[in-house]
Amino acid sequence: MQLSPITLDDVAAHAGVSPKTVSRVLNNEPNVRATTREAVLAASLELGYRPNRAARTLAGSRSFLIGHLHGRADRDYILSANEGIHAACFQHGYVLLPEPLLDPNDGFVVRLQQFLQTAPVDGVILTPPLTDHEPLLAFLKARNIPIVSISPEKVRKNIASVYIDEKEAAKAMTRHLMSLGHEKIGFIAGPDDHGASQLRTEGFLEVITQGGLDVSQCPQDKGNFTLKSGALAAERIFETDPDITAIFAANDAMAAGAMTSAFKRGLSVPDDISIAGFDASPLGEVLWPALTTIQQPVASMAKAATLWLISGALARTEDPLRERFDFDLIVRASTSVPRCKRTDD
Amino acid sequence: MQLSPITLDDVAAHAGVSPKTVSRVLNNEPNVRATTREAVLAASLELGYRPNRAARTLAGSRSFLIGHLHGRADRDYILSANEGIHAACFQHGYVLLPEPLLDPNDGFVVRLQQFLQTAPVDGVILTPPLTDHEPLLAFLKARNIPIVSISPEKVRKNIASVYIDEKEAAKAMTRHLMSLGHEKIGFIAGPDDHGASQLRTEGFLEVITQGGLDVSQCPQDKGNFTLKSGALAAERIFETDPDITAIFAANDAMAAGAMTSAFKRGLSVPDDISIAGFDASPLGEVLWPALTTIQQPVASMAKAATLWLISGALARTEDPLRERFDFDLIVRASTSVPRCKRTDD
DNA sequence: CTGAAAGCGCTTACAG
DNA sequence: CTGAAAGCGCTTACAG
Repeated sequence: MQLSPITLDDVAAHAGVSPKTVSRVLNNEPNVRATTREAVLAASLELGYRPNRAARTLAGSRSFLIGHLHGRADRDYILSANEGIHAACFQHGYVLLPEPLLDPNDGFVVRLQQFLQTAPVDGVILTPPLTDHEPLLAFLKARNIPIVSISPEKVRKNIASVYIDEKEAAKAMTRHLMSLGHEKIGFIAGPDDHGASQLRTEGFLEVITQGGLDVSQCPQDKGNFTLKSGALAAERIFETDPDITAIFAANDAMAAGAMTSAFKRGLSVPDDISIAGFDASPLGEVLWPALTTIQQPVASMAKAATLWLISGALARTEDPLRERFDFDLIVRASTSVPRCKRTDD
Repeated sequence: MQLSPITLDDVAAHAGVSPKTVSRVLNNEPNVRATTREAVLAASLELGYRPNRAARTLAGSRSFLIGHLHGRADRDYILSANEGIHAACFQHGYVLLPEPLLDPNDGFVVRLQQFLQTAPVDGVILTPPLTDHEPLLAFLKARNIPIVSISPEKVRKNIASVYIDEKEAAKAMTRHLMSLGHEKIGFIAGPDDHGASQLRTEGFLEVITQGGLDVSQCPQDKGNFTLKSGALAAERIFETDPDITAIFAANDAMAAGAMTSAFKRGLSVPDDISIAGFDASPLGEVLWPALTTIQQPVASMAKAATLWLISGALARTEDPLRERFDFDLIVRASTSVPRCKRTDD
């Protein structure tokens, strides 16, 4: 409804040039005299001109549509990515189309094909786990659709991506706990087949080793990223090493589980035991005490990725673009100086 | 990229009719002989024809775009709604455009205006809290944009909506607890200014009263839908009424808080105390024990709402459409027969 | 019940 | 550096 009534021809007439020249200015094409360009821009602004997307698409080869293909991931993660993509699109007259591809076995590619037919996107953003779905990548590559992956598990030489340094983040969290004075720190790792999970474990081990802690005093256990698995792992740790003063879990859900187990044993957090997570999930924010965690700037990463797509930067380079983003260590109430190191009691 | 190469003219030639006739069939217009219609459909199917959205939009008055305007709501709720809208759109060659309108004070309407300029949607789905944002509703009404609201807090005579019976749902949960044998049930209400919250309280009270329970044995407290507020309310309840055997919280976050408080008191769930929530949030699913709760079929509701928009059903009726959906009582591990009523121990 | 013509608002390919 | 013509793939308004 309510299409913008001002057309390119109106702008042309108002600026005293041909429609083609207006088109050139709008699309940042070369070969326009500076004064002409300014006149067109002024006329466009004055009339409040908004290009008609349907007309541009029909006449040209761009759709001004960006797809966000996502699987069955953390829903908060998906929405944060959408936010960043949307922001970039909004600025440039593009439109975000989120496309759920939930079941890889069930007509996955046929669905995508149908999607592309009604929505011929100019590029797609991929979030995990779709970032590592080989048939999907092959399909998109075959159709020459520009791709940017957010935090792919595996680095690929032919696909642009944005990411954070997972290992460095785990190291930062471990250092945070050590700086508080913790010397007996338990670690709950994630599943082995998860790329980031491994890096987090490596980061933890590296810091406690180099920091001179007694590794035998730092029990390690493992979960599968669920709250329950974290609770069970923490129970085992409390059983074998009742004197630990901190637990670092490789994601927030497991940290929440560890917190539950601590409560069940009558331990208070953080007075008796500090607990730290990873991911900055909304769960960690509502916990009480709120969870100390690592935050990935998902929205910023998604926005940057989308800007690559929109600007055509992707097409202009040979080797795929890659950009590392800084994580944030978010210190909340679940971690503190261990009781034995406290001066005030 | 990769536009469908088969055009309406191809179909017309293949079926031996004029392009206009193909257009009639595609748009379900009247005045086409049945045999002609079939021939066109057959040709269309055989050639694998897909109408070009940009061309239809440019020539006609529809954009085949459906907007989902959402505020700063539960992110899982937003994504569930997106799912349902997407499903309806996908079936009918429409496209879903989620549009976050997060800050009502910050250029809210200007943003919407800009959105509508680059994406002239054929209709919008509204989810809370936008369902009750008066300036927004007025703006949309003024532009004649079809609207369907999902679970608005207030019923409006001039806006179509889908909803569940909140009071009936609270009654079902209360009955569930009573049927297990609980007689001393605590209730944690939500904030007063929240329409649904009031109805849930009413439902609870109605059932315990009519069910013949001693209301003085059923302590009521109040929170603001956060985990922490639920934990604090539960603590107060445990303090004043240590012999209650169940707590029903008006949403899942507060129920999770109540569970935390139970753990801190050394109570086990559900052996010592049953805990029930409302909303079927993902949080309740990952809790351990998992939370008994009420589920609103958000995706189905959103899909039905979108179908109204797409089918034009909205435009064909005088009084706005309304449809009530059935909720689900999801019984999980957090509720059971109270210890005193158990036969097996 | 069916069709020929014009046009939606842009970009493409070409000419100058 | 600039422009006139044609056309993208549909629907509208009209004629028969």
